[in-house]
Amino acid sequence: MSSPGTSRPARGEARQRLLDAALAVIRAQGYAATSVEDLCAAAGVTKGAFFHHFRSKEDLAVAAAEHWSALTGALFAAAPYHAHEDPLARVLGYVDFRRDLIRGSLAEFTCLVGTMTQETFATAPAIRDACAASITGHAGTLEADIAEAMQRYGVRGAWTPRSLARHTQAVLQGAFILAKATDDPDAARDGIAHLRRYIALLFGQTPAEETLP
Amino acid sequence: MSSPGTSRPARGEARQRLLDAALAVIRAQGYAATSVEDLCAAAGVTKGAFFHHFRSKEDLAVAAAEHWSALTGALFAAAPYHAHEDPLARVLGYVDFRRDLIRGSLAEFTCLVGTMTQETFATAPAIRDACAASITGHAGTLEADIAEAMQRYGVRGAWTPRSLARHTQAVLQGAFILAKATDDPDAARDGIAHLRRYIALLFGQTPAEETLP
DNA sequence: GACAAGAAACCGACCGGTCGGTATGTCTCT
DNA sequence: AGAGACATACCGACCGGTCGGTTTCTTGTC
Repeated sequence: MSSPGTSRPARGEARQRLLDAALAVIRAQGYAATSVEDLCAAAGVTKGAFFHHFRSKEDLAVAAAEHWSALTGALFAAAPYHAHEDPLARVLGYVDFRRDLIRGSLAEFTCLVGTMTQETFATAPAIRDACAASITGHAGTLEADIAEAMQRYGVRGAWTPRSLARHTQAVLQGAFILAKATDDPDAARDGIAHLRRYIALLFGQTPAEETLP
Repeated sequence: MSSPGTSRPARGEARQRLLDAALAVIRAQGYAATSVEDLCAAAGVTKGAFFHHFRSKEDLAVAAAEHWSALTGALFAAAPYHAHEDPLARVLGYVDFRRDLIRGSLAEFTCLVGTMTQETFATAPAIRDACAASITGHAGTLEADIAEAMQRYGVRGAWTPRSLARHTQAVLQGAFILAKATDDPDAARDGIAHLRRYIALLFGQTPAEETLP
């Protein structure tokens, strides 16, 4: 009973709690609309703790983007799609994995760094760069599989593994915006279905759903 | 010399100037980070004028989204791609037109309502709905051409004209986010190139760039 | 293992400035 | 004269950030 859950957190947890709170609150409200006190209240810590661990609100945003990268990096590194022998199956498995991650509320499954990018790209370069590193770094985990699939399937075109990898992230980000605008997670699933179809077509596959009887 | 440009605007212009300023400032800074006084300064009007024409900051955001819809609606209605006889050429012409609109700074060619959606989807339903109407309304202008192209080219699949039309908007929105994150308009062009390739593949075309010698 | 001493973690009152919004007055046009 | 279109002064709430202080952990010494 040394760590009583929602009441006062144990010593040493404040930084972690603030970062976790930042993911949830900023995804729901946006960066600019989230006050330092909002974060403190959500984390159950005081303002003193906040500015002990972070020099400024902007500093926290950068740390939150890095925290996001670490969390999502671990999630995808442990995902089952890596087990496929066929590199194209790994790429399509990634897309399916992203589709299956769409659960719960919009703020729960959408992307922190995509949200923060829109708000800070012109005004807070440090945050923007941290967001860019998160997105491109994650895209980078797809490049090797795409390159290998291109080789195995003898595909070449006016696009590179890097370009396609980054495009997957663009489609996901855009799908999230549509879902937010229409307040409907299915809009995100639709976008991901189109992405999957595109990749299958690029590699000469006919999507299973479209084989006619 | 009754309307001396940057100095005091003529009477009757305040509302229009505020809406135009909102497009520029909110696209650059985001909605929450833009204060009413920022808007007034950019428009060259006083706070009194602002609250004479708009009941609240949120009210202005809704009006700005509608203003955005009207402006972009006129721009696309007058665009040359409608002249093609082939409906697929009209659809691909739309995509090319979007590509050619990428000029100038990021804030100049990216989408107001995509930005505002991210910030307000969970906190300001009125703004979100105005943004959704702008996006889905614009997507709607593509549906008829897509449907006609499907018929002419005998294409059927597990997707509808509406789904593909909305997907084009999602890809564009996502491409803008990538461009903002990497501070590089070419990231947006890359995303649009992938979108064009996807549509071509859906309709059984081999993109010109990929025909091998 | 007792204990002093420093460092790190945390607390919460407080500050100057900014925010969205209001109240009221003035100008202009009909 | 009346109404719409502003302009100006102002308000209370809130914001990011500071600061002096307290508690808790760690470390060195004997």
